[in-house]
Amino acid sequence: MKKLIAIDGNSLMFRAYYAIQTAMTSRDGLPTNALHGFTAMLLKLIAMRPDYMLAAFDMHGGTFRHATYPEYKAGRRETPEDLRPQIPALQDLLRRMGVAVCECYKYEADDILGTVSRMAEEQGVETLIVTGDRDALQLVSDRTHVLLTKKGITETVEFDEAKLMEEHGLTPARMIDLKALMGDSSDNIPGIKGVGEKTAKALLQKYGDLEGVLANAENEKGALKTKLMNGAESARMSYEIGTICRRAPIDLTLDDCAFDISRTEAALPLMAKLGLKSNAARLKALADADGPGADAHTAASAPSPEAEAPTGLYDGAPAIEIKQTFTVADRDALASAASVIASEKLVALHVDDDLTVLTEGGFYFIIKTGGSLLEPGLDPDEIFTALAPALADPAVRKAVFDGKALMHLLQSHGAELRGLEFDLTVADYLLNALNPAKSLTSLAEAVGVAETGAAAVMRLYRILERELEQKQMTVLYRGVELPLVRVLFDMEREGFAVDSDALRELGRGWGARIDELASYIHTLAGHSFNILSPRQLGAVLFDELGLPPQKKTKTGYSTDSDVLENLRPMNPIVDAVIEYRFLTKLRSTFIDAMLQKVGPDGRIRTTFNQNVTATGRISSAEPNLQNIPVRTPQGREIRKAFIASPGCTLVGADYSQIELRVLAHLSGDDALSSAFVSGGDIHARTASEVFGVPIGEVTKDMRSAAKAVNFGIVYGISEFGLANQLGVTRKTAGEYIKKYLARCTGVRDYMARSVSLGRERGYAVTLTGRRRDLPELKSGNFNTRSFGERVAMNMPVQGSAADLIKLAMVRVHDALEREGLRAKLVLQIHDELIIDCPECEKNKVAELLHKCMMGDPVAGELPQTTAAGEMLRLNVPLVADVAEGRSWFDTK
DNA sequence: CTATTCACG
DNA sequence: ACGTACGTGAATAGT
Repeated sequence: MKKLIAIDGNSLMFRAYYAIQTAMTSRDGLPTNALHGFTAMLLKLIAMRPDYMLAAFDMHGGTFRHATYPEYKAGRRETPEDLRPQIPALQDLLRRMGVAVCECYKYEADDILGTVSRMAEEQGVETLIVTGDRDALQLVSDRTHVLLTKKGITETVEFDEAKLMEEHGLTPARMIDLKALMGDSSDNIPGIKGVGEKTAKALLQKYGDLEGVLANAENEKGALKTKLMNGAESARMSYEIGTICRRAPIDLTLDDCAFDISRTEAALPLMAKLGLKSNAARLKALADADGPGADAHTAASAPSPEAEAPTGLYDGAPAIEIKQTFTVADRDALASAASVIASEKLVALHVDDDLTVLTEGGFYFIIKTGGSLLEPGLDPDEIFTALAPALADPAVRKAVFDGKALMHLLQSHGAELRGLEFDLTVADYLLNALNPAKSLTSLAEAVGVAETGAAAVMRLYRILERELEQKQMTVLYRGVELPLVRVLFDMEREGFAVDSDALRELGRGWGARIDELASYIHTLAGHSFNILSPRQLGAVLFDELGLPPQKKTKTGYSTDSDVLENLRPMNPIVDAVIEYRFLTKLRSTFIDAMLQKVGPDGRIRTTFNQNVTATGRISSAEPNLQNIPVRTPQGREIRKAFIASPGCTLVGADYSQIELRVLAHLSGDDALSSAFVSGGDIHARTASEVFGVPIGEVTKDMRSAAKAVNFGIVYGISEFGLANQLGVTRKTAGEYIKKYLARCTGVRDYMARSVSLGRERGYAVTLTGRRRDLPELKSGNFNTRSFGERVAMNMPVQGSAADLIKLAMVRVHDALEREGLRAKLVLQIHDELIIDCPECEKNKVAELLHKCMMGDPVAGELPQTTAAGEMLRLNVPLVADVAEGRSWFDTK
């Protein structure tokens, strides 16, 4: 089938412009930053070998949409001065390349794309629409896909109908209804005020389409009902405006868009003149490779055995020798590849456009996937089904780039990955926590490996494995980090059950209060404004009401909670603002956003990142389940919506004062250690030491000051930080620290030792040998250097605590599996673990969890687990408190 | 995309 | 002389 690539020229230029903000000009002074970005993207598209190519542009002057809605796109910013002249230059360049350029009076680029893709569909031609504008998603069909640019233009995502369903739960046509309901601020399309993305999606799921939603407005309750009734007209208008026209009056046929790569040569002189030399060279290479009889792009993607390894830091790991390469593009070849792979002891595998597999014996399989509309190949389901036995066999060891991602991918095709021998992302993270590689390509480049795909994986495996050994991190890697990949995958897959109704109910209650506060604030201010805008709020508080500014930010007055707290007694508006911010924060972040993430099975799934933090902690994202409120009573209510599965209960346990205990261990400080040995309230004990009073006479204020000191000690204390936190003078804070360190000389010495060791070695290190580089210690800048010193003190503490709980997770996970228990680990929050546990197992699981966290022996553990446990044995007692209940609220 | 703010350990 | 506590992620406004 023939292929058309249709580009939204304005959208891509805009994105390229913002993505590349370095000043660049051609010889005659024309800015070229956007042209650089655009042509780079264009090359990628040309490499897909389209039969037709078109770039659509907006035309100046109003559009037909302004006739119905004069406010359309009102308030949109001007095209920046230095972008404007680049557009005609680009159009000129495109024409010379033989890419059709199209503008249409009164219509927008979107409408041209809609029209051309319709024409293509009617003529049996496939279309790939390339744009940064999500509106184009309404055009998706079985023959038309949308390639959406992300992060400027560096990343792209291809949307087909399935992907759209997965991402938004909607068919392409319903994307218009979605926008009609929620509106779009950048186009100034109103939608229905107060209906956001999640409400709109929920309504569409329920009632089918916009008219269904409007017809059923009566069935909704309360505020939503009113909004829907009053907003119907606005929504219908938005629908009309938001619909892309597929019959724009363009005087251009599909044949006019015919594209011939050999004719792009005509554009080379202009490209040179514009200073796009390297892109010109790449274009020429691309066109030459496409010459008669050449099959260069297949050959180019295969690894070249003769390519000599560049001399890198790592020698001794020889280049990978490939005995034979097989391109697998049909069922028979796939079946024989699968049988070879299943009989191997070790394979490296990698998935990007194609799946590549390298066996230890030197057989290299390039398995062509049919993932993209423009690249034919085998169906992924078919590939993974054929390989499933080998993939699931733990005796066939696998070296991969990103094990957890691969497990998810395989799972979505009904396969499973067992026998993870090596995960490059995790190894790279241990070797270089501050700057872990984002892709196999970037890792290969950083290490100086010339191979691609699975061959690169195999080579990097050997190199990084040796590097871990040299840096004495094998136990950490084999005993903790590598097995943790599976643990985190299982947790992500399992998800956490959520009571959506309870969450919605909570949001409704807060909504009423939020509205009340807003009108009160606007009344006191004398006019309406956006309370959540620091700039507008600053203007009201400090310019109009004359309150005294406390702090400044780069852009104006600071209005953060410290500032508002100080202003509190001066004007009743401040209290209302504080509460307004608090409640809107809770609602938008923890109710609205969370509800959107609840899956069809009523469970919410996070992604645990194993390679982002500098200290070794895990992080959680999309959604972040490690920052669900707990410190305020209202916020804590949210935890009531995080519940156990049917027939289950939540068993949770958290370490008590883990970081201070780690500090006691690392420093060997007598006072701190004996405080933990004898038990009791550590902050009160600290207060008694620092203030020199008997423990019974410690006041609340003394205790909270001591608590802040303890935190400060863990963070790498400074007078200023402590003073700021406590609201006392620098001098007073200094006194506290002095007293503390005079009492705890072990801690004092530890701090000094950490910094000097950090300077000597260039890195800080945890109990398991995890490292963090400390380049800041060499800085000539006082602030930077001081930061480095605090990091040198803090990292071993925070990082060793991370080591401890990570090992506990591996131990619990494996023990549950070994014992055949159905309980599942579902969440980790730095010092806390949550298990979703069948009622009948809860006693056993609670005991197991406790043992694993405490480092107590558990039967049947692997030697590498035990070895890691040895490194993490503290000489102060660990305490983990276990609790159980129906919801997360109850596990405290 | 950056800045500000604020949720957690 | 300099001016932050350590580690994260997300929502919102505004460029």
